[in-house]
Amino acid sequence: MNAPTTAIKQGRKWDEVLEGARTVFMRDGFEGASVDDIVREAGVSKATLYSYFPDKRLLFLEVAKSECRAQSDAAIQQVEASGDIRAVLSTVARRMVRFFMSDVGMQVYRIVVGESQRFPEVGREFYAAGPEMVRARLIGFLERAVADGKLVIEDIELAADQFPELCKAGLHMQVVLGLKTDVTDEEIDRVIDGAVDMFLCKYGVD
Amino acid sequence: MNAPTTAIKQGRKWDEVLEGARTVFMRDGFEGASVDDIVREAGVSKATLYSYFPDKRLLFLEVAKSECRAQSDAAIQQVEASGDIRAVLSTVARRMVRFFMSDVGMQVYRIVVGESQRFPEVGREFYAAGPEMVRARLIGFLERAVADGKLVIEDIELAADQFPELCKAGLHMQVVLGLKTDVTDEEIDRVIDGAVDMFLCKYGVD
DNA sequence: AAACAACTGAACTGATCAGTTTATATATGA
DNA sequence: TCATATATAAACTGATCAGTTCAGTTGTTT
Repeated sequence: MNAPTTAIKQGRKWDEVLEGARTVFMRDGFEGASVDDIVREAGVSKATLYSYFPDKRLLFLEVAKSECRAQSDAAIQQVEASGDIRAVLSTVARRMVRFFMSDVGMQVYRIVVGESQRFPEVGREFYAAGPEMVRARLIGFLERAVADGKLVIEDIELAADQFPELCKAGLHMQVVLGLKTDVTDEEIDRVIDGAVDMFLCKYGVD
Repeated sequence: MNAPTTAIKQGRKWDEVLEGARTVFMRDGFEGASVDDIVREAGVSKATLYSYFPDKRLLFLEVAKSECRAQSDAAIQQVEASGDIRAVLSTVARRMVRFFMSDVGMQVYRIVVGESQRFPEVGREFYAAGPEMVRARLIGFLERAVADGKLVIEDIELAADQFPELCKAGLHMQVVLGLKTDVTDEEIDRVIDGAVDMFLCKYGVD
């Protein structure tokens, strides 16, 4: 019953630290979160935290990356491209909206936008781990649909930028600014249906 | 040669304070800006600043509002709705893009997004002075176009949310995260043409 | 000149916070 | 059991910063 695992990561408290940091950063933002709050939340000593992470900024970067990866992994699961293109686009749209309108996704976005001025790598890593992954998948999907004759698109990259934008349609800004706290399923459906309608009107074959 | 003006605003240094605050907030963000920096920039004493504004947050709010008003005033100037609907939409799009992709517009957005968690009224006032104005104007414009038979739109509010979103199409996120510093006119043209194409494809009459 | 208002500079308060240090404790593994 | 790596609590440093206070100055009005 010996454990051949563990010890891959230096120290046993890595996960606790990251989880505590996640909680506090998501609750209070970057400036709002104090390192003392984080160690209290993580049930860990300050010295331990600083033995893992050289400073607060890099700790946050790690949290943002892991959070973003987890979210976008869920968003870009392969959809079986068979069947009605409208239905497939709807599914893709719904996953994307779930990705960037979730509480966590929103909060990461807020913090990253605020901090990417002072810390450019925060913006870069966030983009690479999140929006860029989704974009790449979307491009692949659209290319396949074009090859299958289901869509006609001259500028696929542009189309891949337009579709997620259409899926936000006012909602994203209102939520990010705190004007809207709960978005109903009806509102989401309305926006997504509108997005798919418009997208297919431009790029559909029938 | 006596001056019957002035004295409308309490004190002579109001404008200096606001201008200094604008400069420093735009350069350093909200947390990054210290009140001492602001009074130095404004050439004003700290006591004077605090005689006008009860605290830093309300000073920032004032700056954000005035900045936003100035920007959106420029964006929503009446366009003469006569002529080719495509040309008119292009003009509107270009003004909007100039609004939310300008250095100042971007920086206000970054700060407001970061602060609207802790200070909800910041988000509210920004939205009211900026995006909501543009949205209202756009709705009015679209209603007229529908009445004139130039467009066919079932859900005008949705359309008014979709159009600005289409005009961002990837660019906005990349700029806001600091991945792109200079956006060329070609990139903007490509996005705007794509937005107008798609919008007219869905809502145009021909 | 006298009265009044706005402004100034500078020092001060009180608090927060990132990051360090130290002496001590606990767990693991040979 | 003993050595080693890891963790801990708590105090401390050094710095920043919002907001206050105050004694004194400038400019304007009457």
